[in-house]
Amino acid sequence: MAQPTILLVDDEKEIIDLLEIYLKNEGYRLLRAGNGIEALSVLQKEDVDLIVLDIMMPKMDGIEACLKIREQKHMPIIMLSAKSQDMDKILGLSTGADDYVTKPFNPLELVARIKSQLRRYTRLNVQRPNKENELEIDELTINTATHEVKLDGRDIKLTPREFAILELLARHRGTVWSIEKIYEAVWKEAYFDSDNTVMVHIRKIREKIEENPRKPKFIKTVWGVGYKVE
Amino acid sequence: MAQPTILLVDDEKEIIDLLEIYLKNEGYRLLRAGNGIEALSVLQKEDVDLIVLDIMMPKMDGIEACLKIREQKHMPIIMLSAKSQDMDKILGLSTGADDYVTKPFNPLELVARIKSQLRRYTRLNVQRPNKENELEIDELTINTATHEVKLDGRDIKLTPREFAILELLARHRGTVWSIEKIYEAVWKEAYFDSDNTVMVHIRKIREKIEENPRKPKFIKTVWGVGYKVE
DNA sequence: CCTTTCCCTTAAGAATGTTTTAAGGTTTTA
DNA sequence: TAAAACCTTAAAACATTCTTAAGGGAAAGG
Repeated sequence: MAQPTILLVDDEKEIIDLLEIYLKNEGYRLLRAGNGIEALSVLQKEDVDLIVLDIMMPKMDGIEACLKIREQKHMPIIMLSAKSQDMDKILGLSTGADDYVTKPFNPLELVARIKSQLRRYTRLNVQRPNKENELEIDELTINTATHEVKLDGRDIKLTPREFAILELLARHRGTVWSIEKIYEAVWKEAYFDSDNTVMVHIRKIREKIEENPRKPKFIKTVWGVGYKVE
Repeated sequence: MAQPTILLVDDEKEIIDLLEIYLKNEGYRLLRAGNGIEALSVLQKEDVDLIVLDIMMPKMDGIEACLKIREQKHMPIIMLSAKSQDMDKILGLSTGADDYVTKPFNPLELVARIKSQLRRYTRLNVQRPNKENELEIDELTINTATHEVKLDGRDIKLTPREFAILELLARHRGTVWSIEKIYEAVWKEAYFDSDNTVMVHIRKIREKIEENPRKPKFIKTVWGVGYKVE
């Protein structure tokens, strides 16, 4: 990441202008958007490394925008907000924001947070997605647009559910997903206990992508917690 | 923060000596450094709550030091300076100092500023209980999101109960937890005496994270009371 | 519209990992 | 030096995860 790209999303021009001064100074490339819809369209076209998102925006609310972004891409999101109550909401609803700063804020504090998030993400994502819609995990390539999965260049055929689970875990590399969370994210319905369908799917995926399903390299189980892709 | 720790950074010994008298009197724990490089090395080792930093120092300039500190850690910085022009610099764009005082200064004024900064920061920190979900204790890192524990970068595998106990103690650094309290917090049920299961778990954790479980560095035994992480 | 194929779910036993129990040992305190 | 508090160990009990196979259902193909 020679020159990381940061997308600033805020409807108040003054705030973006102020941040631009500080961030340009740090050598970042900057993109701007006035609302969530604009932000999403910028993300379609550009390769962005981190997003600073204001929670109070017209058209699409910041929280909603955050969720949409999280669905598509894996990158650090730092939220801005005037009210500290909003922050409870962010934390409570678990929107997927990685950090937040309350207004009025010290621009340098935000710069520090940005640096810290970028450090953290490069550490987690040693191999970052090179193309839009592609997730790479070592020699495994997941194309979210074409639903193709390749291992060492060879085609792997996954069923829709299998693909959805793998994509979910790959998008959020490093975080552990419980069986319940996986079920709800993929099936989009409430999970009832004592149902090992997720487990069976995990097993099927492992059969297809792991050399030795008993010693999985891609999908690891975290005992008593869930599964993750490192 | 029972006894906040303050790091004084100045190349003029007399000034530090003077400040020490006033600040000790207020019940602060004091650390000193003669320049920015020293200051950074102290920060590596010690848990510091606030820094008083002179802008005119040999080796590493105060402003530079301030930026470096900001990169690494998040704590209040109060700058000292002889020249009022320096202050324009500090305020203008810069360093992320939270407050400043020009020399010659009234020590009592500095004390007041320190108090005010500590108040402000503890308030901010309450709102942000676990930034990034990471707890750090020296070279031990506990990530509550990924359920990962790292010691010197190496992965440590803890079982769910072990993790819960360590997290509990690490979250409340310095406070002693009785076996009964630990049991109730982790198991979420009433504790019946004459049951050494918590003890066995503590032992297992120590086996995994301590160099010498008999001389534990992280989880200390407080005789007749319980356990704590310092 | 019927057949075939593929996908999803269920269930039960096996394998693996974790927690508790209990007995004996060690350290600290008085 | 005795009593109390804490530590250690290993095996039994318990839980979770894995694996397999079979049946039902949906989509694709004739």
